[in-house]
Amino acid sequence: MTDRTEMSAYEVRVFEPEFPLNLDVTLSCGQLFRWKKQDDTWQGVADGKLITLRQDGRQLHFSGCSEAFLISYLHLDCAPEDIVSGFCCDTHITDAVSRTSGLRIVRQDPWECLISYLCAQNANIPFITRMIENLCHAAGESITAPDGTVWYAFPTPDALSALSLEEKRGCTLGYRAPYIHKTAAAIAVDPGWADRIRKLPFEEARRVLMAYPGIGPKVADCVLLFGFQKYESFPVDTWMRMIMHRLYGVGDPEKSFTPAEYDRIRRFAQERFGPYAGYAQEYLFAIRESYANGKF
DNA sequence: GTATACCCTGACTA
DNA sequence: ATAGTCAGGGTAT
Repeated sequence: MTDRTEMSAYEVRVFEPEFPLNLDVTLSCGQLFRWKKQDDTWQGVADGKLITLRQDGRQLHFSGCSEAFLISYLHLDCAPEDIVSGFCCDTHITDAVSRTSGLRIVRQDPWECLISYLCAQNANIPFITRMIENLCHAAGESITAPDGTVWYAFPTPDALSALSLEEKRGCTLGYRAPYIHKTAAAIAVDPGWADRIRKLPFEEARRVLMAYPGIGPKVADCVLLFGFQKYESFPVDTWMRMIMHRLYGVGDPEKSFTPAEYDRIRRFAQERFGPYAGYAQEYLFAIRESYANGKF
């Protein structure tokens, strides 16, 4: 703490984003697993750094990163009208948007995103959060906050692939451990993997992702949406199955969830909502409980 | 194309 | 209290 730059990195600054933002909804809607809210301040590690965020009306108080990073990370570099006009097409969506306005799809690091959603298969949000915390603790760089609290960065591909399969199992990954083991090993020796995928058109990028062990349609679609900003991606989980059936009569949640059924639902959504179908998905997902309760 | 068993953990019920 | 059931994606057959 004698280093002045270390201290100034945690200095709290303020800026007013050009476009509206709902920070609470954005950080708690289930797209991210590493942000915690204490009192009115969010803390999390992104880009290898400990960052704090607090929203006060239109102002964003922040420390640990640059303003430019936040504008990119929180997708604050484009107007909400431009996004909404790219998927909004009926009263269901208009209603969902008005109930959760200011929701942003965060630009996640592709590597962290891929491993996180590999953890996410067959798990709920608290469980996923635990698995990722365990991985960070086991293989991530430690970061000491000014108050002495120790945080951990998300492990690099090298650090994660250096962790043995047994150590990974110790992170409560369960049967996901071998998937993560193999995929991390493949990526650690292939630094260009993300740039290649980024340049591919949607369906091809999807096929490439699904070739990694443990990555099926749902995980691939999440990584394309949250890690690669392919906003036409429309991940379908059991919630979206229920919602799409209730709102549009597509698919049948009573029947078994076959790959063909998955494709039917996501293709319907991509055609109906268009190039920002993924944003429609997030808005619907954010108020999923109300559809389950029949309140919509 | 589709059905089924299996992987693992946590939450819930009996 | 402990056993049983179920949810939740991906894979192999």
